[in-house]
Amino acid sequence: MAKVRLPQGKLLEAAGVSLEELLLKQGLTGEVVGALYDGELHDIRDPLPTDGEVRALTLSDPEALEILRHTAAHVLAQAVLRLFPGTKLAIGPAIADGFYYDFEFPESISHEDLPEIEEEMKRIVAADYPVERVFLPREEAIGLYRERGEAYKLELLSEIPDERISFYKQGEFMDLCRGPHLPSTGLVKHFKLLDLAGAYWRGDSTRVMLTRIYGTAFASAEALEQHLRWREEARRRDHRRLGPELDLFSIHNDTIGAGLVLWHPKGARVRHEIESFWKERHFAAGYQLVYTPHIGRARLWQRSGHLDFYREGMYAPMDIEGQEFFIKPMNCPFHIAIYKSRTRSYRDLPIKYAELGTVYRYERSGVLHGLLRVRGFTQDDAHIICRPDQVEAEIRKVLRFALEILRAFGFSDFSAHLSTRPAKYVGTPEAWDLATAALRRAIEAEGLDYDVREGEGAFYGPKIDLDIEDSLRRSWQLTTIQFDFNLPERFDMTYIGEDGREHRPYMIHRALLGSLERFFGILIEHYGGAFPVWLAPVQAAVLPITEEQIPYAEEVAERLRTAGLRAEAWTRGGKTLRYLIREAQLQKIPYMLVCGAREAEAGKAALRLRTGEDLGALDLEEIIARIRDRVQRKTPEL
RNA sequence: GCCGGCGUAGCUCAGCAGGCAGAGCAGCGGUUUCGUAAACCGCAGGUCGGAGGUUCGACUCCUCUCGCCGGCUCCA
Repeated sequence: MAKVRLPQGKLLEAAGVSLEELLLKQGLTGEVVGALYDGELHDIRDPLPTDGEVRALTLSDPEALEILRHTAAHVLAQAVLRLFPGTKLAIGPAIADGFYYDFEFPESISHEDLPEIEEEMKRIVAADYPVERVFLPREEAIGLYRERGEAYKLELLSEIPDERISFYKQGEFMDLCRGPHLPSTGLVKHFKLLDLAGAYWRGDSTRVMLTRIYGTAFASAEALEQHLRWREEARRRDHRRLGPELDLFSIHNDTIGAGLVLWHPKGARVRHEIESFWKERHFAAGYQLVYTPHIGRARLWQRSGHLDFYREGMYAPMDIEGQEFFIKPMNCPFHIAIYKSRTRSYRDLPIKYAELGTVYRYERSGVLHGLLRVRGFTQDDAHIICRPDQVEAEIRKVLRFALEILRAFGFSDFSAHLSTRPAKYVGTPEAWDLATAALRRAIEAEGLDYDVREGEGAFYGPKIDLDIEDSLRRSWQLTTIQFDFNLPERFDMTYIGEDGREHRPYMIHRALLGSLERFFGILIEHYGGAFPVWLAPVQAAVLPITEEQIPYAEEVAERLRTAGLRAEAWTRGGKTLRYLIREAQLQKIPYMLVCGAREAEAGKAALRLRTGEDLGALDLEEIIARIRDRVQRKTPEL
């Protein structure tokens, strides 16, 4: 007997029926849209399990969103078939925050067609068609799709082993589908079509390009509104918009090259602060800073294996006095060369080389995206070289270190992924096991949520990836901690052990921020361009009310700069205070020091915060102490 | 790379039935000397992304090309 928990908490016992039948028998209808058991979503028309606990879901359960969106995708497909007869259907799943359906249209459509499709969808919702589940024998299903010329559906069918094929039907529309679905189309009340994009059939660039329509659906109008507001906020915070607006960076495809970033003075100042903090923390954590060249001979990349395994990510060689050189896609071979420059003792380990190393990798033009996907970038790279008995402690340290650094930048929600040994790998299973266990224990010691990606590790070693969640609740993968059993072999890295013999060290690659370019892009969006005081390129703007106060404003700015703060006196003259304040607000400068005749007289400044708060006239020492305090604590407070 | 959309002044955008290319902001010059998110007047600024075609005439229509944006992982 299965125990069925209803939305109001009531428990029912059931056997041999579906949830739908059970509810009908009880005279309970309408509200329940799906079931959750064995950790999976199920259709209310599915037979219930023979035992265990079943949760009946209503639209107000977050788990039911996936069902709602899947049905919304069907409504979309139904509307499209009505408006564009002859359209072929591909797939239409629910995704992270919405749904899509891939179509092959007889003629291409554009954004302008979306409202019309949306209108038709509304009619389908208003008609409130019951959604029925139908099973067809395999042959009949194939016959049906042959007749309609639905090549994509036929291909999908050919991969389904079952003899009874599951279909869902609503009104005149019927689609091959595993489900689950809502009981009727009338429940899809709050949806919106969002985007139109090309998408390869099955994500394979050698196959045809279909037209994908994206949409989203929610259980309530408020939730839909909220989601649309978030999209709008994300658009407003787009680093590609804020970058030029705040004069942080620029990218010039036509003159300089795609995916190559120019850091303007203000962006460079933010980067400098990030780098200074990074270096200081790394020294404190026992890392040694190194610098290595941008190019190296072909034989180096031959030995490292990059030319065999990574060539498509590398730029063409250059000829220097008859020898081939490659621009570096990674820093590791250079760090290894430093390690190998002398004989290492077990007493020397662990050795941790850190470098803000600029690398260049080929990315297809279409995937380049602002600072987030570029061709030239600076990794915050380090290699930890240690003995087997140090692995555990070093992994713990590096994970804890990563979290400490990320927290300083205002990130507090983390999740981890542990990727384990794939089918093809180098190194011994024992080494993999030791490394994987160390990674797992480190994650658990930090109390992080994590999932295990079985077999997803690189061929050369297992790894931990850390995702952070930003202020718009989007997640980004930043930190990666990877074992490497390949390069120490290839370069024959050794140390002399207590026994006087050569041993192979363990090597761990790690990047905490990933790349400075990408991290900067994420930071810009996370803060919406309003950096915390310690990172703000300009911390204080000193604003004279009339030209009379220009000398005083300059003096005030100078005082702040002498105190180690980043202050500018805005002394161009002829501008009203209102104008200057608006400028400073748009530049998202944390502090505005207003200097009028009264302040100049008293040796003070009126402090206005970026939040709009006016703190009135304060002594300069008080202002300096306040700003320094915020810088020192790296707090977002002003 | 591929599909769809978009390229007009440094930025944001208007314009077109095919008939002299426009506005605001920014810049420059001047006037104003101002108390918490845009003072006022003036000046300058353009191969309408590029090339070709149709036409008496193209920013406008057609073809090609370059660039940008959305997407190409989510699996009936």
